[in-house]
Amino acid sequence: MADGAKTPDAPVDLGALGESLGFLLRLAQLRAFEGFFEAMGDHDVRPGEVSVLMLIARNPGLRQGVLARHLSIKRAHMAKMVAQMERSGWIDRRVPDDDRRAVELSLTEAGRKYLSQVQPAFDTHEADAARPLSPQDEATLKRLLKRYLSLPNGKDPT
Amino acid sequence: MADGAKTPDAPVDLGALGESLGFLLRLAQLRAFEGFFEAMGDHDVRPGEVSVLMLIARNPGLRQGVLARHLSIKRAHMAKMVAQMERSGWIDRRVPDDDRRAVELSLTEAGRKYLSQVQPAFDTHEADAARPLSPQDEATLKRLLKRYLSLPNGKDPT
DNA sequence: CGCAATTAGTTTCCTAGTAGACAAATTCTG
DNA sequence: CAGAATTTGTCTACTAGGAAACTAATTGCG
Repeated sequence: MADGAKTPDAPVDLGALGESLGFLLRLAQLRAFEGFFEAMGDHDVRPGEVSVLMLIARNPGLRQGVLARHLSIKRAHMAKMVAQMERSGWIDRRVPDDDRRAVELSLTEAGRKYLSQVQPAFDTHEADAARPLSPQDEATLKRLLKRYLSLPNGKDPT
Repeated sequence: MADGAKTPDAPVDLGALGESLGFLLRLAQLRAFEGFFEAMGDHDVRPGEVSVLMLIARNPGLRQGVLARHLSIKRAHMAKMVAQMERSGWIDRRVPDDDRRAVELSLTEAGRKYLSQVQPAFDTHEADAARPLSPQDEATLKRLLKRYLSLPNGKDPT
């Protein structure tokens, strides 16, 4: 019953791995996603879906490829996600007249409603996603990650 | 929203996503792995394999499950990786007498040689893995990631 | 001791994600 | 304009990774 899963842990020497940025980032991402699923438990939703919904909500008419590029999701995968989410009735696909190769995405009414149900849980999760870190450390970490990614840092979208 | 925010170069508003720790970590990890593959180009090797080789090299006789836990790789997946790497002749699996369920891992001579070929490329990669960041920023980022992960820091035990 | 519970690893089946070929629409070039 | 090159999204096939059931060995408890 005690699901603490206490494990006989011999000390393991990580060597240079323990200083590897890629390794640390991988562990950190796994940890963060763990927190996401824990916080979202009730809603059966994945991080990628939330990000897609949020971006379409903020940028109606966004093209699939542009969405994929900004989320670092491959086009092929985005096609599947979008097809699934259209089937779920959350998003609408429209082929614009000025470029009939493209697909412009927008949220359906159901999609907006669904997002509004999920968003609070997501926001709550975000609020303490960095739990072991102090607010200052959290801010510094995010700032450095954005710098590493060459993303604009400010919250002012001028 | 009849206005078209749909041009390929149009600025995309990330909204709260741009401040999401999980999202930033995911992008950062993808970026880091990109750098890994770029640096390793010649060697056909994956990050997980390098980490497994490095940990076994440092901790001969390490058990599969312990290895998996420290690398945050699921046991099922580790079983497959280890089977593959044994087939490649890099690692040796030994069932200890005191617990015949367990498997103790060690590098073969070929494994040591292979690692010694891969390690320099990995070290070079690590040396400028955080390229857009200053050395101070890189150190801070790693320190904060370790703190986030509740890992010992090695230099600055706060 | 004998039997239940636990642990280590494996196997099977499934989902997420990628690579690369592809088709259609558009743009570029002479 | 015709035809090449590029862009946009999709399709097929493949790999990585995970959940859960399973086997075998060990431990715990009467």
